[in-house]
Parts: sequence; C-alpha cells; structure tokens
Amino acid sequence: MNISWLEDFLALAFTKNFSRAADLCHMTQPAFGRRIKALEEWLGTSLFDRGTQPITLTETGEWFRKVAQDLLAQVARLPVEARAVEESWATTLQFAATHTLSFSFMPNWLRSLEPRVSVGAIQCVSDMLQRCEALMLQGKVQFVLCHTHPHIHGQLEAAGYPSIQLGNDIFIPVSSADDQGQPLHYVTSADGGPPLSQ
Amino acid sequence: MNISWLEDFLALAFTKNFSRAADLCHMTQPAFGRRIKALEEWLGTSLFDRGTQPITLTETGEWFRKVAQDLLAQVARLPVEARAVEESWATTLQFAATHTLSFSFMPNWLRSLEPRVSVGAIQCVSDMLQRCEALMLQGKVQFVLCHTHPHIHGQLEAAGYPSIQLGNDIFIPVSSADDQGQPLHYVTSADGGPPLSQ
DNA sequence: TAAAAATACTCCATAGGTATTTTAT
DNA sequence: ATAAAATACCTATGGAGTATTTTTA
Repeated sequence: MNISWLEDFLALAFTKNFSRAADLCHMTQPAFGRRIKALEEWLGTSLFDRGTQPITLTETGEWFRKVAQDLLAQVARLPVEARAVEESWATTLQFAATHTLSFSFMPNWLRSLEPRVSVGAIQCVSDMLQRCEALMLQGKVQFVLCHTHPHIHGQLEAAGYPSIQLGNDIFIPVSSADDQGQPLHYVTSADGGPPLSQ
Repeated sequence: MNISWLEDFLALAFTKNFSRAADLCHMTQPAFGRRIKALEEWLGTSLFDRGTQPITLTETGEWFRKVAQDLLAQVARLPVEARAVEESWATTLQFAATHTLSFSFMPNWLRSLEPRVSVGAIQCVSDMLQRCEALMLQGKVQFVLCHTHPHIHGQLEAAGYPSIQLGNDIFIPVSSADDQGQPLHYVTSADGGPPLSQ
C-alpha cells in the first residue's frame, strides 16, 4: 500500500476522468491508470466502473471515499502532532530523584517554590541512584536530586557538571550545557530557599 | 510518507538494535538506517536516541509507538472491510423504478411477497425511465420496474434481457446474465402472484 | 468518429546492497 | 577491543514516460 494512492483515488473520484486526474497528480495517464489498478488489486475490489463514460464509482468506491479522506487527514496531522509532543517535552523540566527523596523531600520542596517562581510542567523519574546518574549523563534529565555521595560528586564534577547544596546533605547536579559549554538550567540556594530559573 | 516505515519503526522500537531490526524487515542495516532517518525527517522530530547503547526511544518516539500501531491496524483492516462492503452489496437486490411506481406499486408489492419468499436486502433507486434503463444496461441494477413502453421493450429484448408481465401494464426486465449467458436472477409471475428467487 | 482508457515497450531515478569508516561501551 | 551505526559508493528493479491500440458513446 502506498499513501499517495489515496490521493490518486480522490483525484479520480473527483474528476471521473483518468487523464484529467493524472494531470492533477502530475503524472501521465498510463502511469496513473496503473496506480489506480494497483490500489484496487491491493484492496481486492474494484473502485471504479470503467464500462461507462464518464466512469462511475462502485458502491465500494463510494465507501472508500470517506475512508481515504480520513486516513489522509490522519497522516497529514502526524508531523504537526509529533512536533507538538516534542515541544511540550522540551519545555518540561526533567528531574531524576532517588526513591526516598522523590516521596519525602521533593513534593514539599516544589510546593515551597510555587509562591516565589512560576514552575511549568515538571517530570520526575524516581529510580536508584545509579540509574539517576546515567539519565543525567545521557542528558535525559536536567536535574538530579540526591543525597551527597562522594562517587557521583566526583564523577559529575569531573565531567563538568556543577552541583549545588540545597539543605542537609541534599544537592542538585546541573546538566545541559549549551554549545558554548554554558549551563542552560541552574539552581541556586540563595537566601535560604532555592528559586528555580531557566 | 511510506506505510512500511511504520513497520520499520516498530521493529526498531522492539529490538532497540538497527542490525537486528533490519533482519526482521529483511533488509541490510544501512538501508534500514536510511529508512528510519527518512521517517524522522518526514516527522520533523527524532524518534530514537542514538547516543546510548542500546538505543532508546525519545519521548516523541514513545508517543509514536501507539500512533504507528493504530495506523497500521487501520490500514490492515481496509482490504477486509472493502471486501465486506462489496459482498454485502453483491447480495442485495438492486431495483430501479420510475418515481411513480417506487412510491405506489412497489411498497405494496414487496409487502405482498414477504409471506411467501425470504427477501434479503433490497436497494431501490427511483428515477426517470430513461435513467432506469441506463442503470439496467450498465448492470447497476438487476431489475427495473416500469410501465410498458415500446421503446425499452424493444431495446432490452434485443439486448437479450427477457421481461416479465407483472400485472396491468407493469413489467420487470431481467438482467445480470452470467458468463454462459444464463440469467442469474429472475422473476416469475406464476399463479397470479410473483415470487422472487435468485 | 472522437475522446478516453488500456497495452506494449523503453528508460531512468530511487531505493537497496556491499565495503568501509566512525562511534560508543 | 568489540559491537553497532553511519558513510560512500555501486547496482538493479520498479515505476514513470512515449507510442500505440482498443474501447465506448
């Protein structure tokens, strides 16, 4: 099956004339005829009655009209929707946190931020420390929330990811440097409470 | 866009390995890689993160998984549905009748048949005599219900379509001869009332 | 008889294959 | 060091074009 066969079909259903429809589809009449035939063979039914002049749609053809329109519309929407999904994802802040912190510290912390900063969509994966670290290094999350841990500390700092003390032994490593190596997102712990900015 | 790109995508989303997926799709790895790239370019978003081993689906890719499955299922249904439409159409008796008869004689006649014969689906076009005649000759209807008219009488009989007296000046020409020239459908007007058979 | 669709045949562009390089763990 | 993806280049097949025949009204 070829999606463009559906456009061919609609053109022919509209003009009821192979030559004219072929023009609309920027093709020659024989090429166009072959494509319609291919569609009919794939469907296993004939869509047009060639025994009349002008040609007429069979009952199946009449049914297929709506089907083809719907399918084409759906397909045309895909690139638009895909970009929308990507966009909405790009504008949500990605956090990774250890299981404990994601249930204890994080909800309270986010709630405490709200009065002072407008926090948009936030996605938080809760996982083992090791996995959080991997997500950060893969660029899948912009922030990791975890207890101090010499191992990560060292590895991330060495990889050029600064990390910031939040309170007690909780800190947030920062990732997503831009092309010039400047961090795009960061967290400060100024004046006893951490505003979030982008 | 190419429908088969969706199958490629699903294979890759499943195996998370270009070479393995290429095998599943009976292709070489470079060809397969190009097709995935083509799909991503058409969508305007990347679906896989190549910077990891094994590769991972992006968020958009995760979304596209369901979309691709749905679309493929829809497309796969088309040939089945098309045949169903054709089949149901083929088993309904096609009538054409003049406007007057379709409103006066025909309803009563059909009702009178019911007790004696099982009449399946029936489709009746109501139109001018001339158009009914055309439908019959085009094979779009199996029966025409009309008042006697020397012109049609002669033309149809000459074309090998027998016609049967129903009552008064109403008669039914019979069409749809099979390959051997035998009429497939016929109407008898035996013993004062016409049973319908196929 | 004229207009349109089907057929026969040729040719070329695109899509796939092979060989190799690059990349990530 | 190894397994996997990307790149470069070549090849071949499917699909489009041209010329012609067949059909329908």
